[in-house]
Amino acid sequence: MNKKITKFEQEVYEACSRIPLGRVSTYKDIAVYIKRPSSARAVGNALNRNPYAPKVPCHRVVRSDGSLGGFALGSLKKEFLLSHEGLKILKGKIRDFKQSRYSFE
DNA sequence: GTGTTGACCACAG
DNA sequence: GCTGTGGCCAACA
Repeated sequence: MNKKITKFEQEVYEACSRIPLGRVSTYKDIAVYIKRPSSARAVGNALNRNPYAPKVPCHRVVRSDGSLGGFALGSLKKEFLLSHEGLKILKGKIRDFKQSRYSFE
């Protein structure tokens, strides 16, 4: 049952699950949170594999410029889910992204 | 051990 | 505003 993954992935998933509903975070913010400030790409990689698929709200993670970035289940799904959590999507980007963005403590 | 790939980021033009 | 380029890190062949 226990999937053998690296600590890096564990940190990524934990960070995702910390994002409250109605908020979003960025790959960069997660990277910083897990002490890998320059590995935003690796963060995206971990989510793409997503061994914790429905367990973690990975759709709340977007790119640094507020665009949705990618999504294993389809970018449309991501946009739909975010819209349903009270966020506004405008032309494939988060509206008021700066305000909706959540920072880990 | 080496090279490629990827849900990225920042900068230059 | 968009496109191209270099760089970063981890997983995979």
